[in-house]
Amino acid sequence: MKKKGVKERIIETASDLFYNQGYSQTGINQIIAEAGVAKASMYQHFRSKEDIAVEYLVARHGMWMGKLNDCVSRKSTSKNKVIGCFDYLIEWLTEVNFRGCGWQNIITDLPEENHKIKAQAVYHKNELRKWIHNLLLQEEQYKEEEVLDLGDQVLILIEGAIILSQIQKESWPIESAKKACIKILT
Amino acid sequence: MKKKGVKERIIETASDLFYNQGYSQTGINQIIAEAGVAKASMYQHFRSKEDIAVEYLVARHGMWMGKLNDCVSRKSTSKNKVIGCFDYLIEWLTEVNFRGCGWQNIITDLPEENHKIKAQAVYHKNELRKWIHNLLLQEEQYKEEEVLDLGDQVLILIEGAIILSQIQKESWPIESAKKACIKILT
Amino acid sequence: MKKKGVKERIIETASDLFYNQGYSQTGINQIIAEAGVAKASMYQHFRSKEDIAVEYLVARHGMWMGKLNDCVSRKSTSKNKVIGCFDYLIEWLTEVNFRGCGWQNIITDLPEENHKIKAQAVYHKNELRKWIHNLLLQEEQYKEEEVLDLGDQVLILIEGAIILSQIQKESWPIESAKKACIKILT
Amino acid sequence: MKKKGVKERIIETASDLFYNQGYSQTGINQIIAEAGVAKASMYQHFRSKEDIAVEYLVARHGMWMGKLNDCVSRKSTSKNKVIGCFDYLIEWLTEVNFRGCGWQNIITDLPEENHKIKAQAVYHKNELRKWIHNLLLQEEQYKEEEVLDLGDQVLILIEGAIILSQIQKESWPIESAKKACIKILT
DNA sequence: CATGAATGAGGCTTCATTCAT
DNA sequence: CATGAATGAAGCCTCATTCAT
Repeated sequence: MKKKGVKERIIETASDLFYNQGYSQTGINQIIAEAGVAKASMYQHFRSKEDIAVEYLVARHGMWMGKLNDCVSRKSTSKNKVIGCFDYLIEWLTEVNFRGCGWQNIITDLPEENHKIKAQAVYHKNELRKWIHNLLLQEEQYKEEEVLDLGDQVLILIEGAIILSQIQKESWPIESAKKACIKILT
Repeated sequence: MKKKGVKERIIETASDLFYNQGYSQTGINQIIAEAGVAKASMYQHFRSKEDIAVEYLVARHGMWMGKLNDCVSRKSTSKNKVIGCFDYLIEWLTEVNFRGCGWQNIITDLPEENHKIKAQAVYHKNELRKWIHNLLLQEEQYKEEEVLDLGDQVLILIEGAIILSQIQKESWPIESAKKACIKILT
Repeated sequence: MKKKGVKERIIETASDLFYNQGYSQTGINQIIAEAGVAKASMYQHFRSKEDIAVEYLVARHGMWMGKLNDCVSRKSTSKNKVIGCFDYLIEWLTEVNFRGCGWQNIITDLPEENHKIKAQAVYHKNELRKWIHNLLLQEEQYKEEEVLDLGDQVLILIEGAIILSQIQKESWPIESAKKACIKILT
Repeated sequence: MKKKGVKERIIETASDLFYNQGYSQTGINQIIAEAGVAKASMYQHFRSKEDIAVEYLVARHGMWMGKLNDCVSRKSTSKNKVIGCFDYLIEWLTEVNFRGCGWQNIITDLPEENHKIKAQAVYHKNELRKWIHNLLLQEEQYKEEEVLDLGDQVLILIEGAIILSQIQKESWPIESAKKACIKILT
């Protein structure tokens, strides 16, 4: 059994803190303290706090999309997979006590300079968008030209459900979004 | 000609700064400097930075709802007023360069402690929710029991459109949300 | 008897440290520790470390020129006052163990950005230059057009004597410079 | 074609950086990065940063004295060679944009501990002093007992011209020093 | 009711050096 | 002989808040 590497420990600790207490609210001192790492060791692996955030978001993207895929894989049709997104949201957000979306949270109250972080958020949302479009494209029910529109509308419902459930600390926005999604995809 | 009161000046300055450069990114020193107020004078009127934020949100609520009302007042039917919300979003968010929603922005990257701020966000979104419900209730087209559902779905589209247009720095999410809204309200 | 002000204490402490152990070698932490002041208190009075250095140099300029004037005031003629500069150098540099010139020392190994500090060094040397020129102008022995030249040559001897005695930690360069000065002014 | 040795590369890189951006302003990380050397490899060759500085000064001494000799070799008499020093100063300092003397720069803002560096500065200045004395000894014009005095005075003019031109970022101090030198050597 | 001075805690980042491989 | 990871100490600066006047 080998001890986990420093870099790994930093990302894990930072991920936990960034997501759960916020990026601005998390200082490097806390990160290195909880990761059990010297400050300069941390800066050997990451040029800046922003760079840690980028790796946090990259790792989170893989994990999040993976879980989403797992969750909807049980569904029969592509259309049901898309609708199943909202089941995933319920599952996930309930578990994290409606802490919201890591990407939304980190960009909303961020100084202008952090371009790399903002780019990650855009990347993540674009990937999710493509993922939805691809699923809908497989449905013979929809004409190709309307798939883009439909997908975007679903994406907006997802985003709205996440942020509203975070504000309300309740799950009804996700249920509502699911209903709207079903209506839209009919 | 009377000089504006200290409290008033602080709220105005802080509102501008909190919204445009972020709550975490705005320090008390900048607020008092730009407001032309002594530090202890400020603490005479506000117990803490959070308290300033609360009053900022209260003031913003009045202004925001007012502008929303103004914008949709031109529309003929209640249904069209609801759909007109998205015209307001376009107008507003384009003007502020897709800076997003003041309430969303301030709560997403905030630690759990700031109860007063979070309460304001809940309050604002509930008022908006009620506003939408009231409009839909006036439409004979909808049964009373479905109005709640419809309203919530519209609210989610609004929230999603705001946050997604903020991430993308583009207006298409608002256009998409409007289309979805029209479909849902049919 | 009143306690000395914070700003005063900072300048005094910093002056001592900047001169005796070097600007780059002196950290803010040492300054505030020895001055017995909180870090933020220091930054209330000085925007940056460079600003402290500027005030140190300003204060030093007054003190240094004052002592120079005192020292040469005993001399009879203007010419002898100029030559007397080197007696001042001996007196002063012996006392400070040949620590050299505060202005020379601070600019030689300085990052490019510190414009305000560099400006102070230029200012000080220009004032000294004017001071020498004025003395020489009072001597009927010299034609007006040669005074500038003579003065500059004396200034160079002063600068050379200071830096060389600092390197050698000995006083002979000052004695040599004095001899050269006498020769030049003949 | 053989790759340059590690030690050689470090000295060359460090020399460039130490002289052009300052000793305190140059970190080991920058040195090894620009030299393309691993950190521990560097510490295999040099016990400390100070040791690198020493070898930088040693190398610089050879180069500097060489160029000085080259420059004055064109002059006819020994006396003219000495005066020619100031032509060298002009040539050199203009080229380096009045960056001053490597030895002066490194010792002025240095704490008392760095004995090895200070010793190198003393060594360099003594060698230059001897070099001047030797030249003057070859001139029959001067009595042996006055050569020491004359040489020291020239040395002081050189030092003063260098530091003053560095402060002023102008060449007139060197011109003035040359005039003084000519007068002194008459 | 208003003020500027003072503060402890913490912000992010870099330093020169050593260690295990 | 070479390497990258790891470190403790220190770098300069800003935070929200309180206190004495």
